[in-house]
Amino acid sequence: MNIFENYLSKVNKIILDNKNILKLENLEQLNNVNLEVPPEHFNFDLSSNIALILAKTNKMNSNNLASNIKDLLLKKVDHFEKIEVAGPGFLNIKLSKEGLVSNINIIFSNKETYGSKKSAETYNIEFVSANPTGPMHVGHCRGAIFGDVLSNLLKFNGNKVVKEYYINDYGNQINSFVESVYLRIREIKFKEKFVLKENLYPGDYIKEIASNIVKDNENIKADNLKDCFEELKRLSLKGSMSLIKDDLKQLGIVHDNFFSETELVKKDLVNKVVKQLQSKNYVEEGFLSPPKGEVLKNWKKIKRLVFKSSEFGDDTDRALQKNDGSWTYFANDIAYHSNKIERKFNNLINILGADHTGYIKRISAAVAALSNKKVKLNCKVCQLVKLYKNGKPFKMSKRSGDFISVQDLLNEVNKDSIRFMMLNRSNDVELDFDFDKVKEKTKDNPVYYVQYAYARINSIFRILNKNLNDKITINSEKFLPNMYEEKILRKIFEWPKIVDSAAYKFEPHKIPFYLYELSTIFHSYWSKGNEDSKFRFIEDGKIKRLESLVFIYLIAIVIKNGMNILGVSLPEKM
RNA sequence: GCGUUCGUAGCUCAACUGGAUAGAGCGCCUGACUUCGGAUCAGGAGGUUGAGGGUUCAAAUCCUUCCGGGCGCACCA
Repeated sequence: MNIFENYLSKVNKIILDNKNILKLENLEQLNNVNLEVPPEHFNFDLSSNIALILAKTNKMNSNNLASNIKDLLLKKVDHFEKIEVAGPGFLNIKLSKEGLVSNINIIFSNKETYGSKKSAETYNIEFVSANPTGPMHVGHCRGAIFGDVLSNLLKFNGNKVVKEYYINDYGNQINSFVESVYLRIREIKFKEKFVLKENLYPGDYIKEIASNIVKDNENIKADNLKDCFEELKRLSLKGSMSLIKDDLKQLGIVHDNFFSETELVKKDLVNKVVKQLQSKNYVEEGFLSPPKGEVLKNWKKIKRLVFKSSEFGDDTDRALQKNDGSWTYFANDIAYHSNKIERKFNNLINILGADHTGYIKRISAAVAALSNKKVKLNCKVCQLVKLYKNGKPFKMSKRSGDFISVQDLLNEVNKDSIRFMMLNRSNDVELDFDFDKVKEKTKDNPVYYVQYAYARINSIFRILNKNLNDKITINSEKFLPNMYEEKILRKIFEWPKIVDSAAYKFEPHKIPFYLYELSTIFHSYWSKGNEDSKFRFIEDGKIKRLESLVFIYLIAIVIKNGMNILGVSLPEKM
């Protein structure tokens, strides 16, 4: 339900039915015609390029065609009250009072679903997937929030979405992590001094994990790492994952499913998927050539199993086995994605950090090979968050333990601000995050601007002893919006279009931008009342024009729907 | 070198899968508070959309060649 789509289909039908009158022979391009929001200064509700598109394919003068279409539409569409031909042949359309009222009533009857679409796709969104070797740092935040909000957005449109976290609990980094915990446990139990070596993790949280393990498992043996490794790995991972889950929870993020890489290996899924690909001839034994542009000292030419990802658009084929014959991270990841496909998701989405851009082609190739190109993997990359401290760039290193954690951030700024701020930028642009600025000048955060608009609306309802669930009826004879209200309506009508395009392009940042603009219109209207009493909503504790309530009610509905998608709270009082 | 991504006002960014006079915020300048909650509003200055070429009624957007920044380029994860 989107007024642009509704009217567009009506217009298209009228054009088809009257093509002889309009002398149109070629209507192939009719689906490229659009109905949009006209630039503000024109003061119209809808705008179409229909004459420009059709004039081209029919070799006609676009202005003449535009004026013929204008006459036709005025006759045939009840809700079109006024149409003007502008520029090279745009049609600007104004809706009648009845048109406006009927569209408003549709919004009131939908309320919390206003703006949504009825799609029914299945999505698997993998995001965060931070290494389970410690708590989350600020850099993880962006992808985490992006993934969460994208999920909300797709759910809002009626899709089935599973939010998934891939636990990379296998491989060398985990071994180092477990060893670090092991040594910290020995430090506690045997007063053995912890000596930091190259591969070990230094952070204090390792001590915490170790002491928790000792506390909960009095009989834990730490005599030699080999004997207790599996047990210790299990406990250490439990410790680090609970740190991560807690961070996520405080950011308002809850995953539906945690998928363990170790389980994948244990269940022998990698062997199975490699055999499957071998049977399709996408995997063979072979030699890889050394990477270009860089001389590698350790390079060995060894025969190994190779995935022919270059057949699916990758730059080169990729190794599935290490020198020692064990599976690569990539091989495991293929098995993981094969599992996702087996779980019957039509759409796979991976949210990645910028440092994994180079990985996209090979994993997409794998998904294409596994699904015979039927399942699409969409990888969205979140660019770096550049941290500033005291106005200077602040470098982080997880290894040295020198990083700003999500906890540090949450101690200073609330969840709502973090979420809004991380989204208030397109994901493929770097984001400046000035830690001190955010701490000090909280008021400058746009999230307050939107929340404040909502709080103001609530204050009006409070004064009038009404609430946002009350039914409001419109008297369409008396319905006469002023210029602020016209602006509000147009913006409100745009909402479904914003949701649609944000969901279609996987660009949730459009939502905060839109909400900010909507709030601007409201604040502007509100302030006009201070200047000119004609524009005040309330006089002597009573509403002046009942219909003015309609517009702020509409704004409240849309802000609420939008903030719900963003996962940002909306206080009624601030 | 290859891949990928970005380049828009002084700064940070928008611009609805090619649309009309390219829009916001911050900063700067001028104004509005015994306030339907000023955490706000009104107005002003600020642009050859990195550069050149091409495609067409129409280009910030598509193609191409340069220039410049980020990220990646292991059998790591």
